[in-house]
Amino acid sequence: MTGRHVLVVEDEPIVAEDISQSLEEAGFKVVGIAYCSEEALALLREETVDIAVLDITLNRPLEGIELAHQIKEEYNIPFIFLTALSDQSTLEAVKETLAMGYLVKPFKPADLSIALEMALSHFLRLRKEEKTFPDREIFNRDLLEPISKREWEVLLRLMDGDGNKEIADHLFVSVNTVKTHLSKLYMKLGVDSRSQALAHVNKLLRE
Amino acid sequence: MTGRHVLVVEDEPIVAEDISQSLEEAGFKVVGIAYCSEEALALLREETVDIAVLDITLNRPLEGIELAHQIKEEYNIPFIFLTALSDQSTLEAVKETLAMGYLVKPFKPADLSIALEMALSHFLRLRKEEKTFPDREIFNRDLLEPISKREWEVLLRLMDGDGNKEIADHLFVSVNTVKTHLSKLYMKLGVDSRSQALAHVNKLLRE
DNA sequence: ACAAAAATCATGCTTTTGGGTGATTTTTGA
DNA sequence: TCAAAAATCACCCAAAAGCATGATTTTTGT
Repeated sequence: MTGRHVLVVEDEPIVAEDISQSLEEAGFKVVGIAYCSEEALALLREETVDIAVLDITLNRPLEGIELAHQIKEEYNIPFIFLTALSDQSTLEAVKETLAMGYLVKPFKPADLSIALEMALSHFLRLRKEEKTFPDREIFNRDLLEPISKREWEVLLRLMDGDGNKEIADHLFVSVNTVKTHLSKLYMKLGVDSRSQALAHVNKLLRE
Repeated sequence: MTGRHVLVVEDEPIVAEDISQSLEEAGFKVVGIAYCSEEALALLREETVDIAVLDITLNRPLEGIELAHQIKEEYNIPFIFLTALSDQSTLEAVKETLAMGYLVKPFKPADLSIALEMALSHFLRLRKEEKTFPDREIFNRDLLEPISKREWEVLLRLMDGDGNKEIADHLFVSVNTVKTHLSKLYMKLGVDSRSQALAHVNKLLRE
């Protein structure tokens, strides 16, 4: 957990400096300080950022919230909020951003670095659990013989519930070819029917 | 988010009282105060608890950490830590418990209630995303006509990749009966083949 | 108690799958 | 460039799945 890259977004230079310094002391690497949303987004484009620290009130009230939504959508990195506000409506807005943390000013330097570490820890755990994708490489790791490119395409359509005819049409090959690929697939997956193949891959995807 | 049931585990009576009072003021319902792990577990057995607030140092150092693991395993409710400790090794131990929050003493009452709200919010979101279940009730919510008990059993075996014959054997009915159930299932699910049914349910389970 | 819903089963027929075998053409990597 | 791997296709046959139709028995809810 050493040297994580942090982006600090805070419109008051003195506070920003203060935060950055304590973060550096705690072993984080501050890759940039942004004083408004635009600067933050610019830095995100240029730098590798692991986590962002956002002030809610920038030039406009709640500007930080909007920024958070953008970061969530475009970069999918975790962030925590720093703010003097702690009313219920702000809190609700914060929750909606799916923030990984929320610190109310004033706070101790230790609070901040701990909050960051917890946030990163949670976020990484979440990301690990997601693994939504069907990815051939990852798939192959569990198999004796690797699935070939074409076989993979067949498998993807299989997972959509397509029949052999449909698969053949989509891949511009004959039904016979599809059958051949399927036979090999079944062998490689260690199953012996379409249904078992589906059950098997869907189990893999869910565990 | 009103009146969530909180369990406070803190060995210093004065602090415990203090915490409880601020929680009540913030709109939470403190269902009990435990001064050690045993009392905490006893209260968990008897009361409905939505979230727990744990002191790390109870009678023994790190007793709170152990308690957290137990709570995680047996009750699967979220918890946050309160502590004076903030060294790296403690923090690592805390991370391992998958705690939803961590507050370093001294803290303001507002910090506590906010931490609780954030923790609950995160936890509920996580729980919602998990939905590991194949649960008929939840399943039926997305369908025009509900799946009957027997049809559900057939579906479960289908999802294991069983063939009609196997399903029939397991349910002690004839293959014809299985076919009938399957026909109805396909209709209710809005699909028209085994593969499509599998693709459909597995998509439901993953989203 | 009684009607509706669910569960059971059969029969006949068509379509889809899967297995086996063999062959030709591309692609790829060393 | 040359052998190995991958991709393509065909044909036949058996098994499984799906469709339609109709019928009987249980279960269930009011």
